[in-house]
Amino acid sequence: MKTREKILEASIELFTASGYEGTSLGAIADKVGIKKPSLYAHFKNKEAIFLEAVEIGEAGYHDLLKRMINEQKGTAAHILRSLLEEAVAAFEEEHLLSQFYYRFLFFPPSALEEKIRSITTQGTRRLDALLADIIERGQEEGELTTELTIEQMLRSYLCMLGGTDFDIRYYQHSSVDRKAYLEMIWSVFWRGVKA
Amino acid sequence: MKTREKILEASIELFTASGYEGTSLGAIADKVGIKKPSLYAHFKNKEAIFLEAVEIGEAGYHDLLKRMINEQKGTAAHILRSLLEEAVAAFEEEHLLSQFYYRFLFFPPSALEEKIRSITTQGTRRLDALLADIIERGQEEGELTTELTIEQMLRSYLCMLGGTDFDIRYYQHSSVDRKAYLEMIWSVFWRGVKA
DNA sequence: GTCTATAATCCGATAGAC
DNA sequence: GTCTATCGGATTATAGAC
Repeated sequence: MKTREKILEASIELFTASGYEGTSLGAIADKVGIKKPSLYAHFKNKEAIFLEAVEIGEAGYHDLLKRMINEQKGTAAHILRSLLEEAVAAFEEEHLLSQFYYRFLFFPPSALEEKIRSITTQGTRRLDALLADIIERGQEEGELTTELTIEQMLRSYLCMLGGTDFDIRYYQHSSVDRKAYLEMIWSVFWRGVKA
Repeated sequence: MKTREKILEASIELFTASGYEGTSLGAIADKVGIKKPSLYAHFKNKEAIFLEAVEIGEAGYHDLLKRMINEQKGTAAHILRSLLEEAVAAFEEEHLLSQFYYRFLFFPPSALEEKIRSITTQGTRRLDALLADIIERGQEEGELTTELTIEQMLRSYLCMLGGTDFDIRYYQHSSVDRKAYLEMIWSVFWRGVKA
């Protein structure tokens, strides 16, 4: 791996763990195995490293979700349910990306707030469209109720995804708890959307 | 207001906006209107200021929610619905407390992670108990389904609250959007739990 | 591209006068 | 309790040799 990529990889890990202000260039250089001034041969300054890390993190996170969505086959119920489980598992196993993504989406360094937001807003809409298709098909095939609109179910599903991520961080679930937790959440959602 | 309280108030604002490492004692002193060394007459060090701010933030946030829960009257449906709306409104109006609370619950300065968690875990369970009571009554009075357990509905409700907070930050809803958004989320949840 | 050396600044914290 | 003065250290960033 090229030094430049190593720098970005190390940066994502350190920024995730310690935040923007809590991560020093010295710590990044140490993790890469070079000296601090060598960083400036690859990036203009700390801000440039961080913003490029944000771009990579955003792309990586949305690719991960997109791949998950596209891999699912079967009924809408099965797809939505599997996706919930996989997404939640990813919060833990591949949690570096999602931690990085959400940390700086919600709590960006104040000076870079606008720049970050302009990077992240693009990928979101495409994911929404993929999910909306799945829900629409579920409705057409009589699995999902027609008493609700596609958008109502889409928003609720996304709310469930976000809330699950939220709760897992909040309550620090073990993997046993998590399985039971997902079952509980899903059962109410499914009761709410099934035909 | 005593200097000590001013320091804590200024600290909560600054820590919320800029994080632990991103907030300097100089900035806190400036906001209070004193010089930096004067802080040490009231607190041992930066860490002590922060940890006391966390205690105050935790207590304030949970008191806010508790007051909201206790103020609600009527059917379980009405209580749960109103609480959702009020809690979401509080995320915006009184958002300083909730921002502070969640920032450091989810992304604490690594060195203080355990200390913070020991402060915040206590208040949570009491709120869960209050909500469980409301749900139980709703079930007894035939409003809520008996096909689901109280815990299933409680977890789903909390997931909805968390997910809503999540989405509002994520999508940066305007107040018009928010009203329609809540209506959509609620309609699915209610379909999921009603008798 | 990587290094040593160093500049310039900011930080948390202390000493000591009032 | 508040201040001025200051220490010791860490930080971002640059200069310049190899």
